[in-house]
Amino acid sequence: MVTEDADRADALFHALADRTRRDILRRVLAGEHSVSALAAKYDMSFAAVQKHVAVLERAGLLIKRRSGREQLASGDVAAVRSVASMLTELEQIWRGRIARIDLLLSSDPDSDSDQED
Amino acid sequence: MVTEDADRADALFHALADRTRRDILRRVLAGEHSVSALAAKYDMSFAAVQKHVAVLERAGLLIKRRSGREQLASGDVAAVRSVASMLTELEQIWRGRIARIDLLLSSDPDSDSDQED
DNA sequence: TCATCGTACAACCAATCGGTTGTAGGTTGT
DNA sequence: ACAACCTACAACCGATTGGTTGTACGATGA
Repeated sequence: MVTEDADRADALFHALADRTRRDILRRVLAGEHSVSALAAKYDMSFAAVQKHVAVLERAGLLIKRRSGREQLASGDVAAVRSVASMLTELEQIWRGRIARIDLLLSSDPDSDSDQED
Repeated sequence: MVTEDADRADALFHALADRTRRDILRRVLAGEHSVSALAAKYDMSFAAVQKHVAVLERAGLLIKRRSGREQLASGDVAAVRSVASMLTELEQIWRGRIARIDLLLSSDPDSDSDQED
């Protein structure tokens, strides 16, 4: 369970770690686009864009829907939020550190025995 | 300027796209740790951990401070927040799409001329 | 029916990644 | 002075990445 979470986090951050994929994600969050329509926007082969879309899809950031011979892709905002919540978790860890520091500073400065570990 | 932003986003997401680096980041957000102390926590060579720390540092997620012969690393919560704000921007794009859909649904259904490119 | 479009995927390639070992330099304590 | 410690970095290696071209297949429209 912990590994699957890490796998998912790996996939999400990796999918976001490429500017072309981030740009594709922006477009499909703004509205549905076929893979061809997306490919037309970039100075690279159709296959390259199709692979980027597949990476986003595997990470769960993008969902495809068939419409005739086209695949319409749209962004999944829930996945974006799940990444944001991972960052919030990190920030909470930092807050805990600050809280510990504040506690130390506010405790009796003459005390030399209120620490642990 | 747009390229530098993208470079920075690439570096940030790439730094986060590895579970060992995310774990290191959690530790250094919770408090300062020397590179050796960090390396002792993982089942890999010191050099491997040192490289992970360097990746986090280059991305700006981690700051090092010299103390004697040790390098004390601590996480930079501002960088974490900057990543979170990128995700918020993505969510805003999605909100715009929803707003546009709502607008369409609430406009006169008989109208066939209230769209734009 | 058949040419065309939209898509998926395989095979390949250079570059990068995540790991290793080895070397070297600065700091510390005796 | 010197041994031990902490760190940085180079060189190397197998795996993965981001790109290419080529092929194949289902859906569409004349």
